Amino acid sequence: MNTPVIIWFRRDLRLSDNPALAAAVAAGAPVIPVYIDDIAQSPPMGGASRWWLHHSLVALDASLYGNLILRRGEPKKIIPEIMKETGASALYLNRCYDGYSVARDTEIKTALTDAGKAYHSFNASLLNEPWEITSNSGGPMRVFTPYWKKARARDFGALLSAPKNIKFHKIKSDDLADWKLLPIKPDWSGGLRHAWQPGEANAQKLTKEFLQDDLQGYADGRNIPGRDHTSRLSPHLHFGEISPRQIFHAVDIATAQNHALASDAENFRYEIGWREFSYHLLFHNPDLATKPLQPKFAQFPWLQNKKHFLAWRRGQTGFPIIDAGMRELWTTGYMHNRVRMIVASFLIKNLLLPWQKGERWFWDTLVDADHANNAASWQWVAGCGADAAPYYRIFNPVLQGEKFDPHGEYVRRWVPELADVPDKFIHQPWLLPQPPEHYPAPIIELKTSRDRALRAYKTLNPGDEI
DNA sequence: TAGCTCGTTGGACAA
DNA sequence: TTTGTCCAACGAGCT
Repeated sequence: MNTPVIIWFRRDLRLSDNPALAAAVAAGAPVIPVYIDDIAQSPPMGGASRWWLHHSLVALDASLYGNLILRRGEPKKIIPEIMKETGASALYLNRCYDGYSVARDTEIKTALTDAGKAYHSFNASLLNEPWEITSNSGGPMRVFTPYWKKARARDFGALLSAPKNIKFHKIKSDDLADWKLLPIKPDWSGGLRHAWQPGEANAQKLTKEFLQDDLQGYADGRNIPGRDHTSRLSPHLHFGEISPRQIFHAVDIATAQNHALASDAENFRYEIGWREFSYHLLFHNPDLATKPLQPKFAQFPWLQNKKHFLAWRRGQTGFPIIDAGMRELWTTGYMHNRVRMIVASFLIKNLLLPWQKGERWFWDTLVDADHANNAASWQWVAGCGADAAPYYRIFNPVLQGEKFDPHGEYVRRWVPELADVPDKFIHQPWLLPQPPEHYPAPIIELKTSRDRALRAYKTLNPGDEI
């Protein structure tokens, strides 16, 4: 059998622990590695993600010795075209779990099967398939803790090493530069270049460094945005430059060598667990990014306020921790997790703007923009998601700042106008006798906006007095 | 089955 | 300054 086979890369831009690639190579036929810029992808990839994708594809192509084939268009047309062109007999791929991708892949599977071609799909992105974890009655789960208890107890299996001596079948490829994934006019990617090094090798290196230097003390350190104590693996995980199984194995090795790390390690695994849970929710609720899981939220009295929304996006709200976070996002394509919750709570509860607007902004600006994580997390903060976070849980940006950034390290880094403000006023500079000239006054009053949010949330429960 | 327990990340206020 | 208590929906998940 010498007809080639196609391996279609999507969210699995790596060679190691890649089941579809391993199976394709094991089939013994020449391999055609393909990446398709899917012009019908919905929602389309955001700007920061496109920047990352460009560099990740460069890295993948290099590790394939320049044999990665790039095509742009609709996969349901391109895959059959390549099969016709090359006589390829089979398609290998790793699964995606968002609504658009599931529908697209199902259509392709049916078409190929009807045409007598083979379709082989695998799991490369998750510890568990979203349908493998069910409640005792067999349905999807909607509360994290029992979900993770079940998911965590399963055996994730051994890792696959990167295939060696791959035989390639070479065909014509697009030029990556023609895809224009990188911003040119203006080139806003300087901060991204400074902050990130996409690619499988860098994902491995970052994991190693994190486990060596930052796993100890992670449980507390991860909440301090001024300190570099998070793994920063999220974009690598999103693009599949590393698998959660690889991360789990690496963590297991680190804790076996040093038992003192056990509790920090479990805390870190927990975060991977949230990613798994988000995929579980998205798979069972394809509209997760737009439609509140709790139907009563369709009635919620959201406001419209273009000025507020603009101030939030630009980091000009007058609340230092919010502005620091939004500027970190704009500059680096990333925001510290603790700060993500604070800025989201502020948009939703203090400004009363619809959570979907924040979700879309994050989608566009994050290098780790992930359909499942992003949608599930915004719904969680809004309180319309799967779990029952009490509506009266409203983050106070001043108190959060004082608690998690007591010396304003994080604020000073991202809001230079406040660099010289003493610690005591760093989270409420408006109390200074002479507030900094070039920093805006607060766009909203905290107490009144909090009360307004409580009243708005109470309208969802008609039994309660307002 | 019906009842019980529990829920990632907090804030306001009183003592 | 710190610590404790209240807030108190409601539905998932378990027994």
